[in-house]
Amino acid sequence: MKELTIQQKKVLQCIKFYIKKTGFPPTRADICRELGFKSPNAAETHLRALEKKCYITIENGASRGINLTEKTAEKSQTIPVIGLVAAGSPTLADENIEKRIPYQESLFLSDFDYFLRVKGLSMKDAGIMEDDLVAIKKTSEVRNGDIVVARIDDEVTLKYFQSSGNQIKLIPANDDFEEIYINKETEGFFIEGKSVGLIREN
Amino acid sequence: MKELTIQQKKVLQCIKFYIKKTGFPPTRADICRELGFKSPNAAETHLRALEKKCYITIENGASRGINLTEKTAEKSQTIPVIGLVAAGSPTLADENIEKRIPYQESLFLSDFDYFLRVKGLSMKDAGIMEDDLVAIKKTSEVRNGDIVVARIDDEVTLKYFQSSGNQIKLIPANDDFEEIYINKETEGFFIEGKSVGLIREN
DNA sequence: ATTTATACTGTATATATATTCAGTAAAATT
DNA sequence: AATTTTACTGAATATATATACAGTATAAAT
Repeated sequence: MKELTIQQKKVLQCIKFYIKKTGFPPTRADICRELGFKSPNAAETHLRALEKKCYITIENGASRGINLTEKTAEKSQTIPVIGLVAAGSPTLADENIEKRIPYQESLFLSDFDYFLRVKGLSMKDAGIMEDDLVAIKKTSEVRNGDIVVARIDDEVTLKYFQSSGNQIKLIPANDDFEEIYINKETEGFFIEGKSVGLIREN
Repeated sequence: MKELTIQQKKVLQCIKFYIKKTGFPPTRADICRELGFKSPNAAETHLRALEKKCYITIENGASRGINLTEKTAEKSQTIPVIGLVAAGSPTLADENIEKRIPYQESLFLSDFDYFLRVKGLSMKDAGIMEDDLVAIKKTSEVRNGDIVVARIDDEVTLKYFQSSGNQIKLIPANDDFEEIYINKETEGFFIEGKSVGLIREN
């Protein structure tokens, strides 16, 4: 899929926003109004560019005949699934994304940024099993009892969070695993986010 | 929400179908073509009736200015959540529906019919906790090892399924609970469906 | 060095589209 | 029994809209 220019991205965003707001696509004039163009032909040429690059299709002759292509509609409504590898931080870089899952608001009570694919059984007693997808909200503001994604250097784990003063305890939900004690200020220690939900695909 | 007539339902379905197919709403003429009307006024009056009954909104003057109202768009893309009450079968009747959850295909590997809100911890060791939502596919074709929704008279439970001959074992995933033995032919015994996924809202 | 793509303004226009008006007729409601 | 709602046909029309044409100018690709 060919890359878009900055202006083309703006136009595409404008179309998505307009559809979300009104339920139907914009006219050339609507796009001009939203983006400050003074000629409908400005919108027209951008639309034809987006069509050529396969981000939209245009039904000729039809009013508001703009249709977001599958790929376009998909990317704006999907959440990446990232593998929880023992070593290495879960980043949203393309090479870490296992797949994408359709998403709507209100799937969980809080919004979230990505799914983490769970490896191992260290949180078994919290009902988190191997291969479950844990919905993670990126934040460092966590409370005692939260299930958090913690990173120590290159090691990433999912554990219960418990802090008192500068001392932090990372507690597994499985007797076969050990608690981890660490100082808040330790170099290379980060709280990446916290769990706000879970999906099991069976 | 006021009830629709048969014709009005047809028109609403036609609008939904058209949007799904093309990405934008139909014109009056489009609706006539789809439903065989010979006058655009037939579509117009139906649209105004749908608007009056709050199934759609119409932006006056705009072409294709039809917008499905929240309730309308919602119902066609949501899955009911049903409470797993100890007594009583989980039916899809309105009074049993706790709420509705947005849905897309491919959320799980298999399609499913409703969510069951789990009460109790009888499936704890399978990672199914209190208040989890288990995605249920309505079927009586289940295999050994499947997690099934079984009904014995008015009692509904979620258990592992194990059969040999006419003998069926319903096995909890928690040592504090007892296995249930039952004969396939027992009056009042049914397999309502099986689990194909799980959502935890935290 | 030449062509192509990007990024617009400005004008014009055929037609796609919403919408009104005039009817007819049956069914449902009051 | 009278009124409203439903369910259309058929014709007319103002306007909303896509789209072509004529320019200008800069950046990128061949």
